[in-house]
Amino acid sequence: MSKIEDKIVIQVQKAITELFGQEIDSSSIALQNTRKDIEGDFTLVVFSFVKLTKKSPEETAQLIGEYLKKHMKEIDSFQVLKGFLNFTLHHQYWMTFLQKASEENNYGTTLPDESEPVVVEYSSPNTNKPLHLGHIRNNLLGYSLAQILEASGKKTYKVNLVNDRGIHICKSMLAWMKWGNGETPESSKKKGDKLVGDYYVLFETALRKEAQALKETHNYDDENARNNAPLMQEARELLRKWEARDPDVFKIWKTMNGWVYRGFDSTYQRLGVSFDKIYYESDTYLMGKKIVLDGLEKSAFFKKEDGSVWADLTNEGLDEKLLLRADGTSVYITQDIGTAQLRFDDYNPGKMIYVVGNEQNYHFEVLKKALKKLEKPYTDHLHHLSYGMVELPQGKMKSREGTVVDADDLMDEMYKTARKTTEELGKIEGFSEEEKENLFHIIGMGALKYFILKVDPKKNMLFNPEESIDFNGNTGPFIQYTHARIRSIIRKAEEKGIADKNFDPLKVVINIKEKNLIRSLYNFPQIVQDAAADMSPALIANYVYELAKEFNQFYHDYSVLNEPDENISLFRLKLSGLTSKVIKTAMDMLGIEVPERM
RNA sequence: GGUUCCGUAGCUCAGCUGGAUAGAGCAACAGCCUUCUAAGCUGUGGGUCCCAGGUUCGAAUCCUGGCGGAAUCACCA
Repeated sequence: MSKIEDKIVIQVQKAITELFGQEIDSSSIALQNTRKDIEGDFTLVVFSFVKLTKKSPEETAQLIGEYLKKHMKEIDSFQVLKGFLNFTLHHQYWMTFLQKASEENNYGTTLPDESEPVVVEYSSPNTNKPLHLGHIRNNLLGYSLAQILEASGKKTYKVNLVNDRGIHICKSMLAWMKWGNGETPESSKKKGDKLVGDYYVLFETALRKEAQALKETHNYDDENARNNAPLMQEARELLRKWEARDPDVFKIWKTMNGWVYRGFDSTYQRLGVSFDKIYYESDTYLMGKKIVLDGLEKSAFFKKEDGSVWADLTNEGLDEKLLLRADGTSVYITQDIGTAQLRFDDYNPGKMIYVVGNEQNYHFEVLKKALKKLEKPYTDHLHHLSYGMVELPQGKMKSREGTVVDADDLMDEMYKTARKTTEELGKIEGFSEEEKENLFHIIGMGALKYFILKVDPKKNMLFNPEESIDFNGNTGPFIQYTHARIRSIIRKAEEKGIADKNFDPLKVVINIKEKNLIRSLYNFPQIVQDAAADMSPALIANYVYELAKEFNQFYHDYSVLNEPDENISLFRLKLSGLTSKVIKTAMDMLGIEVPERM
């Protein structure tokens, strides 16, 4: 469906040429939706043309308005107000739009184009800590972004990069070896990621104690004390053994990581996120090493006296960056260089998006510049979706102060709140236990997901665990409820056998609420494109809220099935049906399910 | 200190590729269920859009400089 806005813009261009003898670039034509409190569908801002037309804004607007009305059959009328030119399209135009959009399978979305796929990396957990609220934002953003990109017409692959190697992993392993007595998730009835996380905490606690003692006996500073503590030495030894593929160490590493993955899987499943491929740093860092050494050979990088390898980025306004340690072992960025290459080889993507917190902005700058030094063809394909931190009322989450909001706990809370609220409202008679549980899950997760996704990704956001997430107003359940309401109407229409009957547009007199709804529905495809371009699920969230609000206003003022005029009733049914479809499609892009009843 | 991001109603957030009188939700107060689901709808109050300059016919939006907050500047990840 070609957009009417594009047609108007072309006609405005012609009008200016014919009426005023001036050429104008289409990009300088500001055509926007007319404000709701003013009559009209589209508004042309004419102020910028006044220099060319040498006439007053009002006169210019009047002339262009007359020209367009004459040359475009879709335009019914226009009015000039304070130098703004407001067009109203023909009734028939909107009726046709409603009918056509209703027939589409997935109105608003575009079938994915395989030619230049997009790879979205998100989640990227460490295997020594359970997932918390910060990871939830990451996972929801990543999953939603991938859905949006796919809906906007890009084949999209979701990938995860698991940080499963390094000194931190050795810490939990060491603690478990020393004090675990062979404890397993089965023996302790703990989730695997929680169990391993507990040993990490145990290690850190013991290390702090040792370091404190050293500070007193040897007068070390904090850093020296930590580095010289026997536990730290042992952890390093373990890392050396791991890198040397010591069979015993490797076996424990595999076992413990296996526990963590099973724990993560259950959290991911509950969150409703998934991946097309999982990369492991324990694999990708080898590729990274190789590329860095190749770069060294080609003089893209340089070696210092101690044998360490560096990238000199001082000409790019950055600093020197270590890529390989003197002993040949790799650092964080080494594996990212390798991962980028592997990903490029796997998918040949037009875009590689990294959903990673803004605390790593500098890292991604360095990564891009380093890849540029290597003259990698995919350098410019990298995009960092840098999102803000989730803060608590007391500030950042700190594991030491026990203020970390655990992902599983939070989902439990949401479920309980959803159950309590739903049971109090008492609308679920006739639901089976299974249906009830599913509904509580859908509503609880809907509230949580919407709460997080409605905020602009790049901004820090505040989460107050004391004031539990609302179910009224600008929330997920409000939108879910609107969907359920519409579905209820449609079920009744199906019982009456009128659900698919068409209406006669000529006999429909449209009211303002209906008009607002149609206009909002019309905007949907553009919103999807904007959200994809801006990498912002918040645009979808805010759009679908507006749409739901508009429907509720319409629903309050007018009846669909009890409307005596059958033709108007059928029209409203179509309008409601399309609204429910758009709500479902949009919510799907946010990873939020919508219930048939609630 | 350098760099990047943020600063809009009591609180949480929209609006930011410049356009008409700056919007929602929550909280407060006042209404609306014999009619398709009241998790809804309607109304009232609530603002130096951090400050100061600049660009422009027009600035919450763009530029410069302050102020305030966050992140980062590792041989951690």
